[in-house]
Amino acid sequence: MSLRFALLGFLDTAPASGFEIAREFGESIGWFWHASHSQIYPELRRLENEELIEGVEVAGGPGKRKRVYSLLPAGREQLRAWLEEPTQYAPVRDVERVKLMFLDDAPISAIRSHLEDHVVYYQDLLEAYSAQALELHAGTFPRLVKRVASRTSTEPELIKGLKLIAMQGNIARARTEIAWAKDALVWLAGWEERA
Amino acid sequence: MSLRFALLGFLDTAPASGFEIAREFGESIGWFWHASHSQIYPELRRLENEELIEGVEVAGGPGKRKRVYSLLPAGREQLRAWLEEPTQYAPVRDVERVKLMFLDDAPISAIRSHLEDHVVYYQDLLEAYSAQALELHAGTFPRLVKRVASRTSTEPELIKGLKLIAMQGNIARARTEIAWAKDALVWLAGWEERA
DNA sequence: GAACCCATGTAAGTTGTTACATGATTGA
DNA sequence: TCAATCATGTAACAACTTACATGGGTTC
Repeated sequence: MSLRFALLGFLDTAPASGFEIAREFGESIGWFWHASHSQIYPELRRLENEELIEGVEVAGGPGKRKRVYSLLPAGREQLRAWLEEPTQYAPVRDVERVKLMFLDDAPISAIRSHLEDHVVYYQDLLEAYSAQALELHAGTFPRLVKRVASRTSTEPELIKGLKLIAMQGNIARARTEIAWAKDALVWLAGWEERA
Repeated sequence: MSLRFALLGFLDTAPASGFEIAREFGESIGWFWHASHSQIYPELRRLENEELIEGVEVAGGPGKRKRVYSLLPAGREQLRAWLEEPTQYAPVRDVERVKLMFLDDAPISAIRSHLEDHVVYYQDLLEAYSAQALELHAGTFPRLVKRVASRTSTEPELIKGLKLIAMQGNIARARTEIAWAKDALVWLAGWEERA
């Protein structure tokens, strides 16, 4: 149910084509909500049929047409209602931890390599997040610039602040995962020595 | 793809019926992998058809029959292979952060109440996790006792250690979310004063 | 000529949710 | 008798993934 609202939220900042949206949902926005183009194109059509957004055919790259969608008042209203209602937290599904729980029969090296992968995975994420946070701070983050421009009545500092806070949440989470996995590796090394 | 392995892992500790599994996947194990009975029953049948597990009809509560499943060698082998292969990290889908990103037009009170809900939600989780961690430490956690009993060749300290580490990961994550939301609330209060 | 970016779709399959359906026993 | 616990299922739908499909333009 959330993809449609992520799309409405995205279009609330600036009109965009399915392709542009798909690119961002695989990257920057995708750090909060990932989706692939095969899910996005049909959903945009549905939103258009429900008259929550409006699509217009426009010249794209040389020789191409693209369909640029913008938010309609009905869409803005549905977005607003969804934003303000309490969050439905998704049930936990945590593959790495499940593996760890059952990995006690495996060679220690397998356990270690899982934890090392965990560190690498979150270190990569942390780098990306940190770069984004810097851009947000500097005010050069493209979607931030667009969003500030799109609403004159809302204070830019609030817009920027909320995006920074969201990003700092991701940063904190990544740091926590890294620290956790490193602690676990230390414990594992100690356990190997004793054994 | 992971539910089947979560089930195999669960059955690797001790045989269980669909109902018992469903109960745990809605609670204790569910803190790592949640699933509902309507997903579990058919999946168990599939695993049985593939001869990865074996089900036996047994007397349940008074007047009832239940089907108790146990892991077969082929299932144990598939589990082992899955456990050792690198984790496929699930793409991020984070409703709360998405909401925050787009909430800059909403009344401040709406932002605050989201963050307060976030604190409450993770504080509840933290309490549950902490209680489980204590039980794991004390060695009274039922599934830990069963698992230690089920494998004589693996050191109990490793079994316990890995479960504790997994649980501590959840604890650390919950603490991080709480601290993050509280920081955000402080920032929001400061912002309101300035405005 | 091959590889790559733009641009948009469909189809088949898997996974997960919500609701419906049944029925026996126990305890308040 | 009403609610709760045990016990197992199905059906309809929603969400998501992977692969297939197409085609123009640019760059090396």
